[in-house]
Amino acid sequence: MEEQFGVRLEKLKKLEALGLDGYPYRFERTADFAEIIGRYGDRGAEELKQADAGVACAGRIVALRLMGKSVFMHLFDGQERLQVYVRKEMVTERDFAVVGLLDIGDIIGVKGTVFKTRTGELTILVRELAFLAKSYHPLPEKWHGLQDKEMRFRQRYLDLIVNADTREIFRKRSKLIQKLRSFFHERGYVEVETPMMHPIPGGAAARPFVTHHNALDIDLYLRIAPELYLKRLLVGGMEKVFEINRNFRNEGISLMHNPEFTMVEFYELYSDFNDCMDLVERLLLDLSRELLPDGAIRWQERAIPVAPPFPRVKFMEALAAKSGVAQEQLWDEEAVAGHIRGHFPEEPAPPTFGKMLEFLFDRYVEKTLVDPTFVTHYPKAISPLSKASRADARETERFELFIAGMEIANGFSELNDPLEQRRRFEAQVRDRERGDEEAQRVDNGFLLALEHGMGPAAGCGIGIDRLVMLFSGAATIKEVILFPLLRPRE
RNA sequence: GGGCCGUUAGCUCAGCUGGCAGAGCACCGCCCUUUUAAGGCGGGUGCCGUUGGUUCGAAUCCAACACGGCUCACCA
Repeated sequence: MEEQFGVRLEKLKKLEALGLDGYPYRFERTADFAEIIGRYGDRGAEELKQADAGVACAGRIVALRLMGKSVFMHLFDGQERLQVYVRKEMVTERDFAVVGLLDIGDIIGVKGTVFKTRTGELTILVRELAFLAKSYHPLPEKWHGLQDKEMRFRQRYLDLIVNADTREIFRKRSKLIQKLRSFFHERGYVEVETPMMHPIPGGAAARPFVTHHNALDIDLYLRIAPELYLKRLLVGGMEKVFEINRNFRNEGISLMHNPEFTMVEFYELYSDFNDCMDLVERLLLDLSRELLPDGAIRWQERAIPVAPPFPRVKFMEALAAKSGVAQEQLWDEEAVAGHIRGHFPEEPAPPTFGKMLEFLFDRYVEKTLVDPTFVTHYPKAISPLSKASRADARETERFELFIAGMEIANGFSELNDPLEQRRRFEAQVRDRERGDEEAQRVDNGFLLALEHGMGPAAGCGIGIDRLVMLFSGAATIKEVILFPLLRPRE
């Protein structure tokens, strides 16, 4: 590696000795490779010869074939590859000397004319060559490419240069977020940004990251959810708001979890969780039409059609059906605790009744929800920010959407009764005292907002990374995050 | 955190029951004016993850450690 660096540094010095700037400031392009291919790719060899079309373009050398007085290269511009051909008699002596000092990985610009080789490949016959930047390191090996997962994530730029699949995932991610934005803008939602650093972490069940502000000398928490701030905005009269941003949860890393992840949360006054589920269905349908060629998610050799309306099944009904435990038994804390002791003796007992139900749901139900399914009416004990169900006060008007065994969305009719909200927070504090580290804390600032009156509203959060996984067929969340968290090296 | 697997050249990997460190690509030198996994001739560039142990002798066997991967458990 140091040897490579030295060899290439020598070449740069030789280039400078030829009077070139090793790091020039700009290069005037007339087209990128996609445009050139689009414009000339279908033309015949003779037609191109007649046209004598001049172009100026630039890219990174990804293949280099020196053949004496004739040199072929493939350049890559971040999207497409294009061949260029340097012929000794067609360029200045200096330009040809420059070619001899090039390495795979270097960035150059060329001016020339478009033609087709004997084998019919669209190629640029170079008249003028501009050296633009040196690469001191070799690119990944050309046969096997870059397979080392760690290097793919740590040096994502190499992954992007070498692997078209990776580029495709992130183009898709960009497009998905763009569509998501326009979906909400079209419906009159206002995009907002709320704090990422919270004095009190809230809005979700999770352990936070802690940081410190020096001037104020206070600890702050990286947000685990924007929810409590977005609802303050509802109080302030912003009737429809959404935010696309990062959340941070101090938890493990897995195929589906990265400590920082992107969510869209959206809230709308005067609607309830049924309206919200309708909206989520509409959103997923629109996104699938834009991003999935056949309207179906590809997951583990399976095609999962995105075809609303999605089935809606109540949490306790689903849990009873999959666990074989009668619904009324599931409401009995002793019976549930006994079931867990009997069936999952190896596992640590969940600290609270709510956590026990969640535990069983994760074991029995979650993985079975492959086709898009709304699970509704979560127990109140694990839904401290949701309005109670109109039908059963033990339950709430909350839903989660599952696809491919993954939780994708979580929404509810927002609890707007400040006195009830305070009681719910206090219940959470008791849970915390019983060992539930993810239980929420009392947020008096939020309660003060609710005390000023918040209209009925529904809100929902959707995990963008997981959505991108589904829409791109990625097997792990690391594949859809440009720089996933890894243990630092050295 | 538990279980399984791995670590040999810049990359991808061979290296058997212990006996001189290997291949392809990359790289370096030379030749080559339509090549494309270009080709031809020549060149091996190495702390065999680390530290101990067994042995006349260890890349190879044993132990511990480090790093990485897969997987299970938890959080969206």
